[in-house]
Parts: sequence; structure tokens; C-alpha cells
Amino acid sequence: MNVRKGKVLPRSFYQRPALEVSRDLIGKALCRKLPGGRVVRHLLTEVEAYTGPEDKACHASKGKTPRTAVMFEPGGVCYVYLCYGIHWMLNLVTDGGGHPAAILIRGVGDIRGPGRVTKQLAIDKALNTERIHPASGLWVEDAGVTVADDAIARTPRIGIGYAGDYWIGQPYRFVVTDAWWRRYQENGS
DNA sequence: GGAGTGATGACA
DNA sequence: GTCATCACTCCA
Repeated sequence: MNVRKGKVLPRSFYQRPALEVSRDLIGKALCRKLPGGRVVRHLLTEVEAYTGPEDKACHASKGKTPRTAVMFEPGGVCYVYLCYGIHWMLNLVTDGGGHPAAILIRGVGDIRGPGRVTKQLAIDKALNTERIHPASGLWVEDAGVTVADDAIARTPRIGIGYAGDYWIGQPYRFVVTDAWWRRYQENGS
């Protein structure tokens, strides 16, 4: 799936509440310069917001630790960690400094599943704490694609059964509808 | 349905 | 130091 080259999002884009940034990320282009030098662009189609220390599903709810320290930085950097000993998870840190929050990238283009995204884009801990910027090899562009509210489904987040009923129930997962994705593939490619 | 895999954080 | 846990994927 080809995505047109667009304008790199400024750091200020990320320095807002995670829920706002999540909504705005849908339809933007996640860009990655692969180790061989080739640049790939995929539309962001599925993300989850982890909104802050009060959010029991957010790693930062346990306080500042060596792993979660990067989430306390001002928005616009990457938080990458290993899950189940196998899969790297890519998150984008949001909000201003001191309020830890991040957005998990669950799906881009036709790549579904956060572990698959990082595998296909060659993302691992080397990108942790790096800026979301072409200089780091990972960035986001405005692809000129508009996704209307009614083309975005909001559901509870996946795999956070430990977080308690309230946080499990929050509709913090944003995903484009199948109908929108099919139409985009037919018209936009 | 169940295994694989290893960093992480809690606790001693 | 030990231990349980885990924002997943794949194969049966």
C-alpha cells in the first residue's frame, strides 16, 4: 500500500492529551526508514491511548521506573518495550512533561497486531527514547487523508484484564472501520 | 486451547 | 537473589 509523502508532524502535535492525539493519529502516516535505507509509509489504522498515572492500564500508573521514565518526558518520543519475551511494542509518548502518557500502535495499513507492526518495521529497543522525527528513522506525516468520526470505532483496550473494571471499560481504542479501510484501498491506492 | 520467551517490578 | 506477571503471536 503506497502512501503519499506528506508533511512531518511537529512535536507540538504530541504534546496534548493522549486521547486527542489518538483520534488525530488515525489516518496519519507512520513512516520508517528501514535498515537497508528504504522508507516505508503506512496509514495508522488502530491505536490505544494510555492516558496517565491514574490510568491503571498505563505502565506509568506504578510510578516512575527505569522502564517507564521515558513516558514522563514531553510528548514526541518513542516508548518501546518487550512483551512476553518476544514482541516489541511501539508507543508514542504524549502530553507535556511530567504527565506520563503514551499511545500504543496496534495496527498500520494492513498490518494488524502491535507485535507484527514492530516486526515488519524493524522496530526494537534501539528506538526507545528516540524522538519521533526523520532523524531517528521513525516519524509520522500528515498523509492528506481524512477519516470522519463515523469511520472510527472506539472500543475497550485489548489485553488489560489486570486494570480493574473501570479502566477496562474505557473506550480508549481507536480503529478505522472495515468499510472505511476497504474504500480507502479501492480509491486511495 | 496452549506454548514460547525474557525483561520488569515486587519482595526478601 | 527469587518469583509472578505480561498492552502478543503462532500453531494445533
